[in-house]
Amino acid sequence: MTDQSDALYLDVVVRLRQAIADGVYPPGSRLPSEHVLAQEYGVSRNTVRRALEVLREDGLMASQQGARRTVLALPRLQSFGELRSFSRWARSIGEVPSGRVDVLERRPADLAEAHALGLEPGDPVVRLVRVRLLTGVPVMIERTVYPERVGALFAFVDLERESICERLEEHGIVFAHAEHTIDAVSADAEDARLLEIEAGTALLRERRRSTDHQGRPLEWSQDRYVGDAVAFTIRNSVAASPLVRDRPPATGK
Amino acid sequence: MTDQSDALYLDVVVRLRQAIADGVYPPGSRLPSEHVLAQEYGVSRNTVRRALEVLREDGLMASQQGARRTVLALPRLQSFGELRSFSRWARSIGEVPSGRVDVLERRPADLAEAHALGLEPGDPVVRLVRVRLLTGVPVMIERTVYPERVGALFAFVDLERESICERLEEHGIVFAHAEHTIDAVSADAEDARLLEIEAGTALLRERRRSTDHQGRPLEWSQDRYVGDAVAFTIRNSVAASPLVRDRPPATGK
DNA sequence: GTTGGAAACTTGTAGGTACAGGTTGTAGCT
DNA sequence: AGCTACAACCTGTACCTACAAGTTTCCAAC
Repeated sequence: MTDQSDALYLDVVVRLRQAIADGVYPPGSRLPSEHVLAQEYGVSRNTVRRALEVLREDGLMASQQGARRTVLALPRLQSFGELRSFSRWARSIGEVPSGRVDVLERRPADLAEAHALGLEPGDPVVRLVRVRLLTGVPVMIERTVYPERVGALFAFVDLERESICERLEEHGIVFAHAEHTIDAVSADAEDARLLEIEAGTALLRERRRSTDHQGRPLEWSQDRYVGDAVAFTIRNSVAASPLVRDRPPATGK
Repeated sequence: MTDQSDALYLDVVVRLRQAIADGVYPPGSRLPSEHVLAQEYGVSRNTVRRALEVLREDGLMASQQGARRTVLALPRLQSFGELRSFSRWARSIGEVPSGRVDVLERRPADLAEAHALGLEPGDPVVRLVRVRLLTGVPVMIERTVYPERVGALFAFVDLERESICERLEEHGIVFAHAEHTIDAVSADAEDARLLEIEAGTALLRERRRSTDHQGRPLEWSQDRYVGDAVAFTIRNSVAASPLVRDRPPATGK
């Protein structure tokens, strides 16, 4: 009944998340104390704390010194995987993902691209422009630049149907970190053509730099979503706050 | 030279962050091992790990079992405080914040408001519409609904000049958690009038539900930012991912 | 009934130990 | 030179103890 993961605290995470989803600890209620949970699951208080830390990062839990923890929300079943991969996300909401390649070229990096990918200007990069569709309806334009060592592997990927990042993982390329910048722009003529909408429509722009475990850049992407097709959600708290309000960087193309 | 915080690991966080900012450990380099850092700072390995965990949550650090930690990025100096409070954020980037109250009324909650604030329809709420300005230029419309116990305290706040959330903290109301949903919309006629822009311009919409430590709703807000005035930035990783891509909720006004 | 304060409880911090499992570098062999 | 195998090293997990600091509960005094 417990899961197959080797880490004990992940077991506890799964079981607690399930208990919350099952209504054992509804939102607004208070969890039993760490001491009690430790006894209940047969682990040490440290291990329970480690598990609760994960739930707190997910925004399910509030904690306050001296008082028992409060359940804030019901768990959602998404992961970094779904964030990284349009395909994975699409499938998780029951839609059929696909892609239409508009541009795929190998060319020397310009200044901005070189800077974003940690290369020298002129180094070869692979540029890919794809329109992404949910069950046939265009919802996003993806304009991405990859360093050559990544782009070279595209020979093995069916770009119209497969998930790049899922396939690259099989070749040892792991998208481990990402920095996202989100703002709003109006659709220009090309956006309008590709997304089959009117020019001037509000689009959600996500600029993203992804790296591997060592921080080596793997992609630099500028995605534009149709406004009413997607939204991004973040939970945060005083204790841990990854979301930042910024002046818009002057990287805009 | 160390800071005034009582928690030892926060001391280590501050000193490590400073060391990274000073170029002692530049991005891409590897940190000394936990053991070495522990000796260096005169604390236990546990305490160092606690500190490194904070830096990892900030996206400054990558870690991989067996290998030393990699520095990913230079630290930025923002906090949840700056995210919660427009005023605090504005001051942190050297601008002068102000506000122009458009609507301030006490009225019964409608269905959506009651649901968002955990009240019964008809319960009294306080609605506030403000235009927020940076050094005199309108950049945001804030449409917020507060439960009465919070709105009642507005008598003590100068809404045109002061930060609500800073003042409320003095009365024991702490904005501890928030859930943000971000998407793009076009400016309608009222948006255009208040922000002094053309109708149809792309706006960044942030819908936010803030709660206190116990998860009791404190505000429900729908903010609209001028597209080129702000952007939101998030860093995430396989290990910890607070950002979620969503279908847009059907809460839209 | 209300209020004040002490006691019990709960989370946060700091330290320790031990071992598992991954990575890195070295030394020696082919 | 290149490859392999091993040793050293490093992070991740799990357990333990002790105390600090905050909250809740409850009882006694007013």
